[in-house]
Amino acid sequence: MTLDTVLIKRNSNYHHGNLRQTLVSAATNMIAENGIESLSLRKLAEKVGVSRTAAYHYFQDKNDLLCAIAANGFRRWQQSLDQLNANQLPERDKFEQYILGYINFATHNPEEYELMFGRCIWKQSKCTPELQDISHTTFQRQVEMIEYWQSIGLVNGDSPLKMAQVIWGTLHGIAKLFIDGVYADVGRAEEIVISALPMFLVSKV
Amino acid sequence: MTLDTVLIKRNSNYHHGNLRQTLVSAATNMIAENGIESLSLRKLAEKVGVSRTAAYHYFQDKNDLLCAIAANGFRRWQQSLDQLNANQLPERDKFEQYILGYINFATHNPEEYELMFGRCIWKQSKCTPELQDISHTTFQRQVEMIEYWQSIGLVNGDSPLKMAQVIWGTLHGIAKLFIDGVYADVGRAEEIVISALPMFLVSKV
DNA sequence: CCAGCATTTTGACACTGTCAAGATTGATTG
DNA sequence: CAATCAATCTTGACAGTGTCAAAATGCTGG
Repeated sequence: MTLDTVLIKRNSNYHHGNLRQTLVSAATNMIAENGIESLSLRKLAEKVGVSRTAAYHYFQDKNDLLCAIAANGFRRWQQSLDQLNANQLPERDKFEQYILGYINFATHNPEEYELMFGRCIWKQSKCTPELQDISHTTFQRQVEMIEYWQSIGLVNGDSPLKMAQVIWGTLHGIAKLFIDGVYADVGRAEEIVISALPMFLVSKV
Repeated sequence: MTLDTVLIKRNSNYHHGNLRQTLVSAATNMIAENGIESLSLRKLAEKVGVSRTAAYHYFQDKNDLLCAIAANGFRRWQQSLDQLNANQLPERDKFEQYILGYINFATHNPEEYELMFGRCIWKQSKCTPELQDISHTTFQRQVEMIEYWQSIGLVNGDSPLKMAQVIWGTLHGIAKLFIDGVYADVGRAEEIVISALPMFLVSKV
């Protein structure tokens, strides 16, 4: 590790080049591997081969860095949504894919998901403008998708907005119960979310 | 504060009497006021008027203390369930009261709720036997309630267990989205959870 | 070549959880 | 009643954390 670090510093000594991005991706990896709470700026700095406070030139805060990671997560999730909408499936299947996609994104990137939707950033609401922005448009977009499926007669409920919030709540809740280990077996997340599907759909009697 | 502290120490000098319970309730208050992450054992000790490491005689860990707080939360929630079951309401209203009770408990005791159902304790699963025990029986009990409502023909879904998990997931998710500030206006939690109600009920067509 | 600027480092501070060793006390014996 | 003992609490210490202020370094345009 130390040898590695030295080599990196030798190649691009002092001025790192693209430290900001390097920090974000290294931090993302560390979080994915060992959890959010195990991320310290000092360990991160050491891993990247840079001094303890180097990150402060690019990020105001530790929180600021976390926001950047979360923003990346939203970008990835938006790409998933793009991909889904590009598909030429029947709308019912699209809806199912959306739900499965959500739960899979959450369970496969639990720490990033926690950052995106969890208390860590939103609670004391020290939320970067960048994150505020992308998260808001993502939320908006999801609501619009649900509203569309409702206007098609696929999804039920009286108020479209409220139904969107309930559906999101359900997905979020199931995801978090699995992620946080309250529901033990993460492998069953898909199964359970599928069993929730009929609840949302207009019954075709 | 210092004067207070001194007086308390004078009255029951050195040996505190019931330090354990005092610590738990003081910690519960501090958490309720300023959030989980703002609780430090040192500030807690100072507030109680005792030295930094006094708590270590009653709790193995900080985590151990948090587990005790969470266990208390489960006891309170169980009492709510008792109270609900004691009522002589029609089952449909009981179910509604259950759902409203859940969301209100969560939104009125957000930090305690986070401790009870959140990652903080369950994730790295350093969970006290005591907490393991009471939480398990609480979970069990909720499942039984849902199963009963399902056997009555009130609640729908194929597998009782799965439906219980879905319903809990929905409540948990909506609660958390409000608590964590993703949904801004906590006052609307009841409203939204009520709009989710028909989803769960067998349609009386 | 040098001045200025962006970038990175060093030093320092207050705060945290926790361990090991010592001090204090109420209770239990002889 | 006095001495011992175990429960209880305190002091000292250590490594780790985020973050600020000031210094050091290296690139770049004049």
